[in-house]
Amino acid sequence: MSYYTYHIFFRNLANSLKIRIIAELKKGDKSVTQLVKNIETEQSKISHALASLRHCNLVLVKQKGKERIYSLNKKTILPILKIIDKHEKSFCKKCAYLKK
Amino acid sequence: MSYYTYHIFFRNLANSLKIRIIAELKKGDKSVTQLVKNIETEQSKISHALASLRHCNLVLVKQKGKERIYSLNKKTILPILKIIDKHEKSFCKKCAYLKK
DNA sequence: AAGACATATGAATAATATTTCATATGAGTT
DNA sequence: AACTCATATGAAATATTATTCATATGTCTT
Repeated sequence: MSYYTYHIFFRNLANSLKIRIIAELKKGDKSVTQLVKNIETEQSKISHALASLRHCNLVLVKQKGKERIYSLNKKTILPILKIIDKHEKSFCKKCAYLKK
Repeated sequence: MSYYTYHIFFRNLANSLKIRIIAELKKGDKSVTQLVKNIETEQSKISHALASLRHCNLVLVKQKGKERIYSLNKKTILPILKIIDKHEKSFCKKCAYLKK
């Protein structure tokens, strides 16, 4: 992949709601309604966030009756989060990006 | 680190100029002037971009005469880029985020 | 096929990030 | 100390992204 497209990937994750969704899906597959309840956020926000995560194949979806069950593509995101954790411990004891 | 702060890290990288800078620094340490020449971008844009990369400790800087030599914190960023490459190959044969 | 529930989508608005440009700072040179 | 080169910074203007809200779509139930 060209260097000039990585930022599109990062852009998709540069959003606290999507990170919360990822955290929820890490625990287990969930329907949109379950995500709405657990995250206590408006349904359309969740749906918009899921749409972009889906477009990058960071989440997968399957229909189950009226519901859509979302699952996390763990192979990509979990290793990245681990590297960030490590980065934080090594380099960001009092890092600016943790302040907000 | 709490889930709610990862997005700050991603936000810092969700920018094509920063990705270009990372690509340049991957090849070797460079001064701001060298980055300006190679990337063919205005100096203040480069400096603003470097400032936020610095704040997250994704780049390091040392003074050398009048110049400031930037280097990449390779431990964090390179493994992440590799995972994204792998993701692309596995999941994004015709992925939307590569289109732009 | 009409109604109810679950989810997605579009478009206007609001929020946030980037660009631009003028200027400040700081180190070396004369 | 004045000048020059290298880089950083601030603030206004601009561009991009997220939120909101109304509504559309799709599946199941009756």
